[in-house]
Amino acid sequence: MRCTRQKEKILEYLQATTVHPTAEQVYESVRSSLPRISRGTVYRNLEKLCRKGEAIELYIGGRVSRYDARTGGHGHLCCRSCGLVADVDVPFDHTFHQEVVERTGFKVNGSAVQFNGVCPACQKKEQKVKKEATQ
Amino acid sequence: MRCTRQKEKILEYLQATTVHPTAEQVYESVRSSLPRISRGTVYRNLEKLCRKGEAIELYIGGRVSRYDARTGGHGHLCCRSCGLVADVDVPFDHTFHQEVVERTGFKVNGSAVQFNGVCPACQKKEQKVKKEATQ
DNA sequence: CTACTTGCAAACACTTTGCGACGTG
DNA sequence: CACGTCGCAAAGTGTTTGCAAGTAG
Repeated sequence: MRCTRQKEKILEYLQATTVHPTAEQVYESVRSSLPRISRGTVYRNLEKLCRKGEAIELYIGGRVSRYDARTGGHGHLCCRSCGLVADVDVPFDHTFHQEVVERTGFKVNGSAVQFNGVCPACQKKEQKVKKEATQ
Repeated sequence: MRCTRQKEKILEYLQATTVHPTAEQVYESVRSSLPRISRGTVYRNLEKLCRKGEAIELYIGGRVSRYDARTGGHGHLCCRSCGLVADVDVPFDHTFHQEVVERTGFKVNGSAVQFNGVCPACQKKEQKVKKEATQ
């Protein structure tokens, strides 16, 4: 894999942030130092970084993928209302990977524990319009 | 929630299948008994069923959401190459929800353990073009 | 030098939404 | 018979891709 300025900046940003950015957020952020970078380049490089294991793609909370350079064993709490993603420690043994590999033949690159729910702030908002939740 | 023919058929299909269908697959399938149903209706009803807890939306393997009427505690293995989703039993204690609720204030609707990897069939295919994986 | 990578713009794929008609409770 | 739901089509949103020009090794 060739080392370009674009790729460096993207990884640098991913490693520095804790917000589980979307591709769009990565694009906006990297653009401050590389104004002419394009979305295509961001998407292409994110994919390459994930294939190399330098980042992971999180499929949480719907349409948008999020990226994280910390591949350690923590779970993600996702608010289905505002899209907020918070980290949470979970008592999940990630060495369980090996057992899954033996049982299924899959090559396992990573695992993730995800909680879908509603964050405290959005719970308050929903109480005001709770009619919708029971319709 | 009003009970319409469309909604009934969608839930019926979800409960009968084990393939974690995408919205498109639900649409194609329900269309055999309700030929004039539209995608909009499928999407709207899937959302309502999820809000009522009669189905869950799985965010696995990328762009497309998948749906499952079995909300029990099992994990999902997803092939990043062909999109196959397989079930796998996991030693994850789902009563851990309560602890998360207390610690974070989130209202937790469900949790899921996901494994991202490559299925046996795609591993064979990739060996033939493995140059790409190391570029 | 050569082949991978970039920026751009157009194409794609999936999902959501506005509207008038329909049908359930 | 009122109001939620439907079918349709158009619009949105996020992502991928073809191409010519640029650049790392």
